Amino acid sequence: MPQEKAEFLKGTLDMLILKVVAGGPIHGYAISQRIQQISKDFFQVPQGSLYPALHRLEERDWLEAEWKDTSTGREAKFYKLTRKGRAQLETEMLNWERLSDAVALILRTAG
Amino acid sequence: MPQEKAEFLKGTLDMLILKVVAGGPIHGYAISQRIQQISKDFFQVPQGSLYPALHRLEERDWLEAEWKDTSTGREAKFYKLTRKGRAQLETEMLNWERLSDAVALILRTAG
DNA sequence: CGTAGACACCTAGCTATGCTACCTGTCTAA
DNA sequence: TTAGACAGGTAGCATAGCTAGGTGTCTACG
Repeated sequence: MPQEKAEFLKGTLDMLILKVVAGGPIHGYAISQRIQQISKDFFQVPQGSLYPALHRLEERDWLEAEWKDTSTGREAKFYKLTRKGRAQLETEMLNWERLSDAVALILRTAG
Repeated sequence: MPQEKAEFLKGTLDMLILKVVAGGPIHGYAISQRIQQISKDFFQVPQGSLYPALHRLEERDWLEAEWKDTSTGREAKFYKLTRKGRAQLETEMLNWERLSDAVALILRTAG
């Protein structure tokens, strides 16, 4: 049996997270819910993808974290975009546009 | 110095190859040229990505290979789609459509 | 009361992918 | 005769995303 893999988020996760965080400070768990909700359940970010992603984004100085209380009084790590992060988001969105255009071109033209 | 990576083809390579091969028997080197050409130079499939991809597609029985002469008389390995390969292409195209729709939704809605 | 399930965080370890950097050999054109 | 296109290939690396596990709190329900 070769391989039962999901692999939904093909290199788009970082961009999606950055985009959601661009909406204002938000904690990790809520980010994944928001991605799932907006995408109408297409994306279901597993926690094993989410948290490592958040950590690498933080390490690259694209996100900043701070522990704060949620509305329900519990503690959670709230992320916000850094200036570098905002620039990175711009770049990634542009790249994504170009990539999907190029793919669309091939899917329409080739074959 | 972190890392100077290119990473243009984010999980799309298999689909692009299948799509190009769907146009009729074609050899590896020509596949990469065709992808580059149709995408207006956006994609430049390195050989170190191309050949391993072809081999795994063949191993999954999505492609079939046969050595034949090119128009210039040289030998080359011509690939064509198997029935499974054609089905796989359908699936991947559908998935891609859904993926890019979901991403577009988030890029428009979030933030 | 106690327990299931949501909330919120995390890590280890695996696999697959795409990349750089190499290698072989032929043919054509400068 | 030599550079560069053509045509095939491999080794080894980094990374991303996944599964599967873990911690602990709070709420709701039987």
